[in-house]
Amino acid sequence: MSRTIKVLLAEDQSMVREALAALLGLEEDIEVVAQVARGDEVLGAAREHAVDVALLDIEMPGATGIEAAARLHADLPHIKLVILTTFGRPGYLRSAMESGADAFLVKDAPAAQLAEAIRKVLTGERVIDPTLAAAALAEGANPLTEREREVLRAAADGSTNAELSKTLHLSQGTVRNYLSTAIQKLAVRNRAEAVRAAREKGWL
Amino acid sequence: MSRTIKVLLAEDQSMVREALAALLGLEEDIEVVAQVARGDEVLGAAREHAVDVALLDIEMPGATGIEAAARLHADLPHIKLVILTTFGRPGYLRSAMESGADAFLVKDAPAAQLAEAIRKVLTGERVIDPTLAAAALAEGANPLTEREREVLRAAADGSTNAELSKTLHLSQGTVRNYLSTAIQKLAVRNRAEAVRAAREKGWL
DNA sequence: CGAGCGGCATGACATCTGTCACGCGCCACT
DNA sequence: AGTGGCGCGTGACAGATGTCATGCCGCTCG
Repeated sequence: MSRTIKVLLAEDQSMVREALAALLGLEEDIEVVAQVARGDEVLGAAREHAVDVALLDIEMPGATGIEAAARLHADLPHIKLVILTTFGRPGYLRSAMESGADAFLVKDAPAAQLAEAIRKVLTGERVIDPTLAAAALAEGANPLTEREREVLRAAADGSTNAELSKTLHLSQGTVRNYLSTAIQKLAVRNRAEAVRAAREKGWL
Repeated sequence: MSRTIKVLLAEDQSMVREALAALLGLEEDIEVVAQVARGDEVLGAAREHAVDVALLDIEMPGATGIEAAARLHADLPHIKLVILTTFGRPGYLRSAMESGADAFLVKDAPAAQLAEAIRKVLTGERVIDPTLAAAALAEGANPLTEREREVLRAAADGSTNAELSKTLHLSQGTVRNYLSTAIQKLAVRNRAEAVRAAREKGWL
């Protein structure tokens, strides 16, 4: 079979998106058949275009690439999923895999790996940076409960306890308790460090 | 004159860098003659390669694209400078212009603008997003003193006052005073918000 | 069914943070 | 020579934050 590989490209920064399209355009056997700039446009575009592989950025408006991957995996399971991201956060890798991703690439890997990964996933192979995989396994699963994550996310912009208690409909004491347990689980010493730590791990 | 335009490309994420090179490679009159991944490699590469235009990302290890622009502007003033960045922060635009940049593009602008900007700067034209320019003028200059910026930068990762006082060789009271004035100048209510606000403006 | 966990809450306590008033020295500008 | 901005510091105070003990409810798992 030497049909061309049909790729859907999802990435919010147009310049990067079109540059990636140009890059893939150089490959004889690859054709970019659709481009979208938002996570919530992925599924629709995939339905319209007979796509073999979806190349998804994580950080996108509308829905993250990981959420988009989960939906594609559920609705159009024959499409192979390649996650492409700026941040090699172990937690991202973990959740990408749980969402059915076939490959996980970071943007500072050599460009040649992109086309290579696209070809490999079509043969059923999985493509993951071994260093990242090791990191993801080493750090273990996300220890934070759903509520703790929620509070951390809400606290990320510098809101005070009083504001958090209003937006989350909790008492101030409860907010402080959640933050306190999160701080302990992450082995840091205040909410700001907790937010940073959780972000870096991809646990936010 | 129909010599090809020789471009130096500085961007730390290889996949993006090579994709941009592919994109520019599609243009008949443009040739990417050098690629670097760090800000501190820009000057050396520019010296070796007879470059017409330097295309510089801001966020890079070694030195920011803005610092690299300043050095190029001082040492090789005939080279035109195009800043390309993810973040359309008004403060970035301002300091880019002060460093001698000829064009300022954000990565979510259409890809076509890139080649266009490269051609325009060579005719002596300046290329700036009008919306961004307006924002930069509207917000005024950075109100923070050098020390306030220093303390904010150091506080950005969630360090406590005690830690800040050690790393900055100041008393705890002084650290708090600087943070307090920064918080007031930025019209926010705590250090975390101050860090966010300063980042968003490009004042960090 | 009992144990344990997660969600939610309270109250008390120690510490951290942000503000304010004030002082000193240095430098630049008028 | 005086004024004002900035760097740096102190001390005092109010309010925010983090910790701990403790309790209740509902769910799940052995």
